[in-house]
Amino acid sequence: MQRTDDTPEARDALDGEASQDRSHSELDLDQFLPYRLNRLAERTSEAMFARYGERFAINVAEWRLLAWLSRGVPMTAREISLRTHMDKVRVSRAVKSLESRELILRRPSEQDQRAQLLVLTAEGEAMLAELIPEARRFEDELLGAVNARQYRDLLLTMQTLERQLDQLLGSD
Amino acid sequence: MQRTDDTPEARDALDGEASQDRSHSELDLDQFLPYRLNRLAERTSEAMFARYGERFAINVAEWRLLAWLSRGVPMTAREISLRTHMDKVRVSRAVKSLESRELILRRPSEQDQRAQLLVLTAEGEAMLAELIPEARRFEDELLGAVNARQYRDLLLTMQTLERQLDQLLGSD
DNA sequence: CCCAATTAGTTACACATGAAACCATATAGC
DNA sequence: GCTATATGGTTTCATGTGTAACTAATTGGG
Repeated sequence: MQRTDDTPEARDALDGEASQDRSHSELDLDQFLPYRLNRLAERTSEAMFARYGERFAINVAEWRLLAWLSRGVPMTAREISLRTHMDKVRVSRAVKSLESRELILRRPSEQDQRAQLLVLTAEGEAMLAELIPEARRFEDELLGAVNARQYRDLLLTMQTLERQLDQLLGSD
Repeated sequence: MQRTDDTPEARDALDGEASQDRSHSELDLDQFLPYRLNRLAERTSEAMFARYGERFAINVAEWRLLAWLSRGVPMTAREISLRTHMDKVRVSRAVKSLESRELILRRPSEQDQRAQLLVLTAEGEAMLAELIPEARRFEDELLGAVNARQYRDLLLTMQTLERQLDQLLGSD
């Protein structure tokens, strides 16, 4: 089941004689990286929020925002948007929701009257103090079947791919 | 910039003296796998559909369905749902949309009057004959910065992670 | 200085998606 | 066989998201 020769180069050769003409109009999704990345990512989020989403009642955008603020550095919505690659609308809505639940608050920026610095409230910090260990626990469980070298290589390759995306998206 | 020692074990030690008490309530999202996976996956889809989404006017669910059908084997919605881990509602809607555009058609199943076998129309096949090479080209560009060994390791690690998710989700 | 072009953030609209309830058919236990 | 339960698929409703248009504040060129 675990084929080891499924490199891009080897892929076309896989099906042997059966698919020589169809190979251009036929695609094995299981070998197609964008699909595999999305399926894995979707399922990972799903598993994580199946556990903690209900208990803490936050969505992915809100979680990301909180996590960035957990570092203790006040940030504007724009900065969050840049660092997470989330659309500014998505960030705006997460801010609104988290503020209404008093997990964060906005302070007007001194330098720019349009911008607002976002910081955690004590409540927000308390919630993160519960949530972050759970998140780490989940990550550890997920990584249970992966050794240190594989993990390092995974992160490195993912970083390489993101840089490549910068290129592809940048040069539109 | 490219740190090599960011394994789960090493991570806590990274920030040195600065964060010894906060480390439990502070999270570096850039080192958090579920976040990294989602960011990479989102950006990959975004890049791909920025190019081809408009031209072919299909969304991710429809693309997955078409790709599965490209193999020439008639499948039911349920089978698509199982193989892609897409919700059956999502599949149902993709079917509806693709059928209305005459890219696929449904044939009643002989064995089960409830089920319908999905197959590509000639039009659907024609579209895939354009779309699939484009998709492959995109994948090749994305993988341009990754060598064969890294690619193989990436797929293997991703497979391992999905198996782990089966475990985690299965044993709820 | 002042006005044009930018920029931080929000709102309105359209679309994608999942949960729950639903319909029609199939199947298992009697 | 007949009924209870399960299953394939659809519809309804609530939520999340991006695009485009918007407001308010900022900046840069004259």
